[in-house]
Amino acid sequence: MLDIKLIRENPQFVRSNLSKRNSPDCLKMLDELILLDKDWRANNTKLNGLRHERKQVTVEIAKLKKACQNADIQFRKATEVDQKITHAEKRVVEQEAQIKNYLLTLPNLLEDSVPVGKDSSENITVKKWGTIPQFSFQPKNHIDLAIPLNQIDMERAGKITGSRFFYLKNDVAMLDMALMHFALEELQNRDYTPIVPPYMMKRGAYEGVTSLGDFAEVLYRIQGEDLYMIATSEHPLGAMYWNEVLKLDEMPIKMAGISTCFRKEAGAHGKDTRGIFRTHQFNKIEQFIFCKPEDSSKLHEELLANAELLYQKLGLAYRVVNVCTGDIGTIAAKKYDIEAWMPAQDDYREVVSCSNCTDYQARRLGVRYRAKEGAPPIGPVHTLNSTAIATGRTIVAIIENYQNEDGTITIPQVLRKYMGNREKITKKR
RNA sequence: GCCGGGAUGGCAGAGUGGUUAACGCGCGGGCCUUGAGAGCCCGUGGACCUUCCGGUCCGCAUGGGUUCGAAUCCCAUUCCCGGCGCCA
Repeated sequence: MLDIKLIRENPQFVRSNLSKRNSPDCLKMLDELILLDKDWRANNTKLNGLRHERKQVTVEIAKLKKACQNADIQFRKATEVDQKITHAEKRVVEQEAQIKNYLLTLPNLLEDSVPVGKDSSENITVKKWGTIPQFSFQPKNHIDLAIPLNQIDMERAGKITGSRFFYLKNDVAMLDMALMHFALEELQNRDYTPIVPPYMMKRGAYEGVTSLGDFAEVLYRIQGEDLYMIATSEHPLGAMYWNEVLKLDEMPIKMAGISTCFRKEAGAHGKDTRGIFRTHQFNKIEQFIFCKPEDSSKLHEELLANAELLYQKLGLAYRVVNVCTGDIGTIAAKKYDIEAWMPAQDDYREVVSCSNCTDYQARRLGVRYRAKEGAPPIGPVHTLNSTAIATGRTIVAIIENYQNEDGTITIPQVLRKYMGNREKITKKR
C-alpha cells in the first residue's frame, strides 16, 4: 500500500514512477483515487460538522433535563440531524472502502535500479556462476530418471489428487528433507531464527502480505472457514507482527520460515505440466526480514548472497536476473531471481525469488517501529523476502545436473551427511 | 466442545449511563545547572479542516443493537486466563 499522503502531496512523483510499470489501468486508478480522496475529505469534514451539531444538542438536553425543563424542541432537532448524519455517513463509509480498495490494488513504487521492460524477456542478467555440465550422452529429464529408479510416483498421485501432485519416495524423499535441513543449518549459522509458522491464515492478515489478485489465482481456501492455505511461509512470517510497533533495537528481525507451500497455479494451464517442477504443493525454506528503512537495500543484497551461496554449495550453475518493471509483481520495489541451469530444458529456470518490498507490505500490515519504549511510532518498517531453497525445483536441478550415464544420480557432497553418507541415488524396489 | 473470568494509550491501571479516558511509569520539549541527575512546567492515539491561531470528529478487542446520550447496558464474533471434556 502506498502512502496516501505522498499521493496527495506529490502526485506527479507517484505517477511518473507507476508509469514505468507499463500498465495504463494503474495510472487510471491513480487519477480516480486522487479525485475520490479529495471528495472524501470534503464529505468527511461535512460529516464531522454534523456530528458536532448533534453533540451540542445532546448537551442542551442534558442541561434541560437536569433543570427539569421541557426539551421537546431539542429532541426534534436531534432526530433531524440524525437523519442527515446517517445519510452522510453512508457516503463516507462507501468512499473509504473504495479508497482502501484502490490503495490495496495499486502496486509498489519501483526503485531506480529496476530495468524498464515489458515482460520476463527483458529481465537483465546481472551475474552468472558455475559451469554448465557437458554430458557425453543424451541427458534425460528428472521424471525419466526418477521413475525407473522408483523415486517418484506421479501416476498414483494423479489418481488420488489430480495433476500437479506427486509422491516422493526413497532417496528423493530423503533428498527433500536433506535440502530443508541443509538450508536451515546454513541460515541458522547466519543468525536467522528458524520458524515453523501456521499453514493457514485469515483473510485480513492475508490482505496485508499479498495482492488481492492472488486470492483467486493462487490461494486454496478452506470451505466454510475464514482461512486460506499459505502459498509460502513468507506470508505467515510477514503477518506475524500484524498491527504491531517494533522497537529499533530489536531490528533487523531475520527469520527462516519452514513450511509446505500450497498453490492453485490457476493461471499456469499447460505450463510445465510434466514432473515436479510446477506443483500444487512443495516444501520451502524462506528468508524473511523486518528492518529499518535505511537498511533494506543492503539487506536485499544479503538475502541474495545467502541464496546464491546455497546453490554454490550444491554445485548448481545459475544466473541472477534483475527482474524488469513489466515482470516484477505488485508488492516488490526491486526483485532478483536466481535461475538454475536445467539440462533437460537446456535453459535457466527460476528457483529463487528475492524481493525488497520496502514499506509497501508493512504499511498494509500496520507494522511500524519506534525509537524506544514509550516513544511514538516513526513509520512503517521495511520488509524483504527471499527463497532459500524450494525443494521441488532444486530436486529437479539436482537430478538433472547430477545424472550419470547408467541412470543413477550422484548426491551433491554437502547433502550426503543428511542422507546416510550415501554417494548415489540408485534403483530401489 | 462446555462452564466461569477477562480484553481500556508504548506499559501499568482507574472509570460501571451525562460533555473532558484519572493517577502513575515511559517518551519528547522547556526551566534550572559548568554538565549530568534531581526538581518544576508543558506536551505525548488516529483522521480531517486551517488564514498556522487554532478547530472538529473518531478512538476503551471487533461488528451490531438499546438510549436524547454508551468504555459503561444488550446481542454476536475473535482472542487471552482458569476449570472440565475430547485428542496426536
